[in-house]
Amino acid sequence: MSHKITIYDIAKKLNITAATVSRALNNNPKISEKTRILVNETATKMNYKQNKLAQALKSGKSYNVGVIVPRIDSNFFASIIRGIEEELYSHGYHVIICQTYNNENMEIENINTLLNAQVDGILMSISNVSIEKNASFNRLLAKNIPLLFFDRKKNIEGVSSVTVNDFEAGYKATQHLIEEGCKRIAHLSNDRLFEIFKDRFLGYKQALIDNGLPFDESLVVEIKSNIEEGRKATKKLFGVKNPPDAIFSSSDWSALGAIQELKSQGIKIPEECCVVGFSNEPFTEFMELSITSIDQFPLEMGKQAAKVFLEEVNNGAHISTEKKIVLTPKLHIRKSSLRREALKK
Amino acid sequence: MSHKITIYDIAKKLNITAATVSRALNNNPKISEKTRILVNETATKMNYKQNKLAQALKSGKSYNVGVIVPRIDSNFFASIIRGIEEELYSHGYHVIICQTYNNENMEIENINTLLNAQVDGILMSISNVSIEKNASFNRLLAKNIPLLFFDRKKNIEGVSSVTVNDFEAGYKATQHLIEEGCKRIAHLSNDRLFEIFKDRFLGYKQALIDNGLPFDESLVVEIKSNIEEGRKATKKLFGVKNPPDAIFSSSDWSALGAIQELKSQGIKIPEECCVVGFSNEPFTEFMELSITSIDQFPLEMGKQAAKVFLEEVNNGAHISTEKKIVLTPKLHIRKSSLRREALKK
DNA sequence: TATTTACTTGTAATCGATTACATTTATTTT
DNA sequence: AAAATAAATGTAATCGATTACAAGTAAATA
Repeated sequence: MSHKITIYDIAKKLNITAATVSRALNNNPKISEKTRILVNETATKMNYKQNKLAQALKSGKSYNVGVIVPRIDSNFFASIIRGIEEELYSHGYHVIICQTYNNENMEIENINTLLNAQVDGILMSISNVSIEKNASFNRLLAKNIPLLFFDRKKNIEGVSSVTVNDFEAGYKATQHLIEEGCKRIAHLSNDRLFEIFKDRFLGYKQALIDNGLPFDESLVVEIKSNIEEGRKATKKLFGVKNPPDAIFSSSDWSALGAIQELKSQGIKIPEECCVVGFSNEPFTEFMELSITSIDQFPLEMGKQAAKVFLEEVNNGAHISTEKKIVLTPKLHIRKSSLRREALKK
Repeated sequence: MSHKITIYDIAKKLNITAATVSRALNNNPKISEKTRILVNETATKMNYKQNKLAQALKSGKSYNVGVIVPRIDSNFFASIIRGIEEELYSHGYHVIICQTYNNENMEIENINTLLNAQVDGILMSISNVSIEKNASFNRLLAKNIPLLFFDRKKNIEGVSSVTVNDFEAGYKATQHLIEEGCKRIAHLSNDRLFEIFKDRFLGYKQALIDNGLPFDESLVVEIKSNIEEGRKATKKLFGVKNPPDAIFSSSDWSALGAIQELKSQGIKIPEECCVVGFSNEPFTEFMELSITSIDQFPLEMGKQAAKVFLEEVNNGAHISTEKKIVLTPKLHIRKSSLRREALKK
């Protein structure tokens, strides 16, 4: 192992003290121009690299932030992470990504490990609705370490969040389906203890009411956001005498499952049943039967979250600066819901 | 900010020294049973958490490993990362994920930042074929910090790697297409300075030769691995009088682009043209026209990489233990290449 | 009882960088 | 030239945990 160069090595070589070297490297105005240049040149020559650990220990800042997401293998979360990274990069921060795989215990473990790793903040999308009752979570709050929610948030005093207007998204999607002539719109939801799923549902319901359509609880199904459950739920929905003529899904994956099931039953999309998904995953666009979906602008979401984090970390106390940023969703209309156009032909 | 509990706080409360506390917490056999239990109980009661930064500074180990990948929003890399995490988790290591977005400079920057962050090792899939000539890379090697390649590797003395047998994969895919009756098989490659793409190409070529088919250089195209380039390349390939009857793509994304182009030209898949992709991304399976693809077992790849890292980090010197682990790829045969079956109907 | 041996615990240095405070040197001001 | 001020550098403590070495205490042996 080649000896690691420290400020002491530089000091020895220049016959000065480590304190002077440290100050020179940090552009402390107390140091003379001459010394500063000399130290910096010598440091470069000796290939000196600052030991971040030592610096972190001294300053109490690790310049690491933890990001907790259910999983990274979706375009949605990957894009959020990219947004966070892009924004934090120039400020010297690193991102430690943790995945919960939707496991509630993993979430708690992740928070603990991140805290032990002395992260300067945690940006997360919750996987566990009951987390605020948890000890780890309280520890996090008590430490006054900036905490921030994106997408899947909880309403906790003093905790900022960046989300998309899920109510509006649900409303827009449903309104669009109604305009396409659909009268019995089913909704594939997910655990509505999560705000995002509750709000999408409420937007859906409100759009029905505003358009004078009846709200039928039996058309709302709570499932996990994956292909398989989307299939099964669709099968059930179409197993009764009065099936829906549209499906608004809270997830692109279950929307895909729905489409697979509809096709296997020979039900024509969008003529006999329209489908709208959620999140605008790339595949919704590239499928032969492209899928209408809601864009949540994940890149922007990540950037905004990072910006709020930077504000909070610089302000010190985040309690006083609770921010709730809400982005406006956009509906990308594609083949799976263009009913009128398809019926013309 | 609530005061952080340190071993000094515990020591003060118990009227002993920090050294004793440290030893007790680390189960040092020199400490009496009584003291050890007392210290541990007090630590729990006071909600003491070890400061990883201090420990890292002292021990020279950060218990962080850096993972550098082109990007995380593909199932392939996300699964590798999951494999790495699963394996390292129980050993107390954390993963810092860095993305290069296929930018060569980002790769160098990532290496530098990870080194500055004092990571204990770097596991990476290269984005830059000429990286070994780079200063950062040499610094990494000189420091004797475990370095490991997965998937996209370089042959560097003393550096272990975990890859899939890309030659075999290319061979299998091509052999399959030949068995399905294809005679003019095109190959969508990528920069063949990367071993993976060169090997896939060589496997493809060898299969042609072994089956007595002519190798036609004009049927091999080097493109980036995305939908758009797959489309364009396919358009070109079918713009001549003697078009191919199959496309073996080094990427699922360009395979998808190829399929889109073929469909838009009204060319029947697989009857008139078969398509085989690479990486077994989830969408290859769930498309209505499911895509034949190569499984590289990314989860296993990640696990193996992590295991080798653990070995190297425990051995200290990794120079002597260069390992080259090569996994066997598996071809998942799906509709896009089942030509014989389709022709029967 | 005196002495050796075995346990326990304490003292102080260390990892590398930062910084309040002290000291020295150079420059102005009177 | 003496005194006051400014500028540059040094000294030493600090962040929190670990550990070689020293030292103390209790148990075992002579």
